Amino acid sequence: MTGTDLWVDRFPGLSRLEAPIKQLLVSRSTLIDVPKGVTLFGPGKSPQNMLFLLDGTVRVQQVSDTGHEIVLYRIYAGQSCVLTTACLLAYEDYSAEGITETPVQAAAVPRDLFDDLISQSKPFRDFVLAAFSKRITDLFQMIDEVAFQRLDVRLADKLLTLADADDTIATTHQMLSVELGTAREVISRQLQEFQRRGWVEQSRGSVKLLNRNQLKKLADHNT
Amino acid sequence: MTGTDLWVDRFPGLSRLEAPIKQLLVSRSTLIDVPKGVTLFGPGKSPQNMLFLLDGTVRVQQVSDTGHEIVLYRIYAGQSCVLTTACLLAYEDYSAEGITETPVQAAAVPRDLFDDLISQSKPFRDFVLAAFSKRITDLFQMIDEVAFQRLDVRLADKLLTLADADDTIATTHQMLSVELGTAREVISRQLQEFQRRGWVEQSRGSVKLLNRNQLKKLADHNT
DNA sequence: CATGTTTGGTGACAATGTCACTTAACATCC
DNA sequence: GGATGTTAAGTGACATTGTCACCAAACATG
Repeated sequence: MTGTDLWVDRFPGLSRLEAPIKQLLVSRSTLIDVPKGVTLFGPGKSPQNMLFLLDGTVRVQQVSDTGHEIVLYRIYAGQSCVLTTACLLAYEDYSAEGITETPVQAAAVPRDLFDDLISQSKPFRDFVLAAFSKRITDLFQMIDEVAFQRLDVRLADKLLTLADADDTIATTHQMLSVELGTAREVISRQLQEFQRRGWVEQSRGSVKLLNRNQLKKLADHNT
Repeated sequence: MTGTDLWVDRFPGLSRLEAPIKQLLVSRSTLIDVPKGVTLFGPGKSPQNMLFLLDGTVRVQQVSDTGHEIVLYRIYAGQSCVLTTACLLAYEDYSAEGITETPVQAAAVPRDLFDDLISQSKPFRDFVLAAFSKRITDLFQMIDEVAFQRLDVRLADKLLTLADADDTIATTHQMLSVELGTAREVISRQLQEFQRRGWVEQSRGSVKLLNRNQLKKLADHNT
């Protein structure tokens, strides 16, 4: 990577970084490539570095002691992972785990560099605090949905979010139930109802959206 | 407040602050007193300062667009409010509101002082980031409970948390339902069941715990 | 093709949420 | 005191969601 192609420039949130800080960040951080399906961090597996995601997505999910699972959020390219930041500083042990959903490229920022950057650069501080802030707001929103939103509404919303350009989702009912923190049978029943209405078409391991408009109407109903 | 009685010394998390930083924090922040029941911040009411709670408690709750409410967490003496921090930096607009549950004394730290402190003092940075971290962990835990924990277990746990030294809670079924993000009728039914078992005694506007052990057994069952 | 595994379907039932009320307790005013 | 209004709590019917114990279909592998 040359001086004219800095990875930091792919981060909208880091655009305001002072030039020397950018250089520092790029020169002292390490680029890593991680295959799909790798657990980046989790209970008993603290990350050694703060991660900036350059490419791919990371799914963060919680495994309950009851055996249930729920997806908390995803980290996309251009975002940093606040959990790695927090773990890095050894503040807490998390019950959540981060798993690569695609092959991932990331910049690993070691702890001492993080300390330097945050003390020297106000834009960097703002970036980090904004990331924490955003996470907390999103979690508020999620609590609201889990507690008060009807499941058909949440499922319609999730289907729209997960669908690709072909309106297709490669997933199982089991995986969808983890997305929403519910049971597989519940997803099966809801999808059957959606299918009965002609909104989706199911086949083993995939769901195809046939009527985005109706799904969107339902998803927006109480948003 | 004199130099030998600094409010910062009441904050365990700020004990490592360098002496000059402590002085700076104390001299440039303002002590404020707020009566009980005041909305410190909320939708359309951004706080002007970062708050350090010296005395009292603040309840942070979310009002859903469906009209439902749920208590997200409380801020106790010795803690800072990460939401005021976030609001202060104007990162986000929150749907949550913070309400004083008792008369509250707090130290208000203006934005420019916050900037100075966080750039100059590593212990201060650690304090702020630890506060954000802790919040996120707690919210993870809360999502887990709302999504997967049985209501009787959650109610038993909440009753134990809210009870004073006399095992009494001055609250209504309505208020308890907001604590857990459920409906009043559901609380009424559960409390009736607890009463039938001889675990609690109800009267208008208050609940008295008669058998902490049994409640604790239920609350711990799946924790 | 035989076999085992993964995925999805089903019915019965329990737990929780919603709605439309009723009843009881308390506060206030005369 | 008693009449009145307000808040708190109780109730039954029903809808939604979660749980359990299965079964059946689709797929993978030898």
